[in-house]
Amino acid sequence: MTHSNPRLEQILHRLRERDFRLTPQRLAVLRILVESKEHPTVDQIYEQVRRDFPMVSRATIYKTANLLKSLGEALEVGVLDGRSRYDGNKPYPHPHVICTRCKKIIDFEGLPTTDLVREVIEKTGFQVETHQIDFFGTCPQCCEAEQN
Amino acid sequence: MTHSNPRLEQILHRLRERDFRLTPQRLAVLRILVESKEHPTVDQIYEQVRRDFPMVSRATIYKTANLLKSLGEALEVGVLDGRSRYDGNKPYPHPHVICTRCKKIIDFEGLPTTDLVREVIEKTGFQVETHQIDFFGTCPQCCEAEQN
DNA sequence: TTTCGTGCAAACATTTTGCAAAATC
DNA sequence: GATTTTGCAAAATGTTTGCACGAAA
Repeated sequence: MTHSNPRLEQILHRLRERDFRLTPQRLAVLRILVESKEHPTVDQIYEQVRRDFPMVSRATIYKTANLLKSLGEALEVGVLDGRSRYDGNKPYPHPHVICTRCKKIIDFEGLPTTDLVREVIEKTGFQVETHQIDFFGTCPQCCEAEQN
Repeated sequence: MTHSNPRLEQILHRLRERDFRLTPQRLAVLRILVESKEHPTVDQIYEQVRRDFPMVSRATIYKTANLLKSLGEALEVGVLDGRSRYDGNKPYPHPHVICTRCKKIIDFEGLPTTDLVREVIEKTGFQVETHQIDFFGTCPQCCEAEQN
């Protein structure tokens, strides 16, 4: 048995609280979502879960991802490439920096997002619930690769 | 004949420059993109163009939108609702504030995006090419409506 | 007259849905 | 045992593509 992850425990607790059932497939998806930093697509999660559960279907992955999103326990990240990516590590919104060449997505904590949100609320009167801040470009490794 | 729009003229100039042809359908799409502030979806553009050109097809709208995007003359805005929206007013990236209730999307200029981009470049080494900064929530009008 | 753009239909890709069987609680 | 979840297939949605015809330069 792998060692436990506090974030995973937290989600499991929330699920039990609301009388959602814990199936092996669901647990597998949860593990991937909380453990991976790669903001995986549904298909990537599917392929990984399939190693342990060859009969799993994509529908299950979609349903689990949507459940977690609706519970506020996973974040959907849109990268304008026609497929959704999910982040179960940090269920709060945070900026990403995305390499359009190698498709790598990294979290970027170094921005005063709280201040930005406050600014928007003050100036627009919106009741801001979430946000998405993403920067697109070429990562240092790919920049170098392009020189060749 | 409606009065001319400098932004439209600019795009027309760029098209001519690169030997793209000016068809009535294309012009209609261009007009809508530069004149509307609503960040319309392909379908919304299609319905509007169809009033003047009943035989127009969605493919033409898609092709025109993609052409403009590739020329850097229109911005694709992803709102995580599974369809793309386009902005031909300001071809440079800028923050949006989006009402998740009435789907309104407004531009928001009041953020130091240049500084944010510089910060990201400095701290990540990425060659940042574009960005997407969007805030989601409820607009003042919809907030009020929810009280009832 | 040459080349490009349009419109149609088919193809694709992603996500959602309905439902019977299986699993959880 | 009651109810939820799964897996499958079909459907729904959004977007792209191939191609013949028509239009722009």
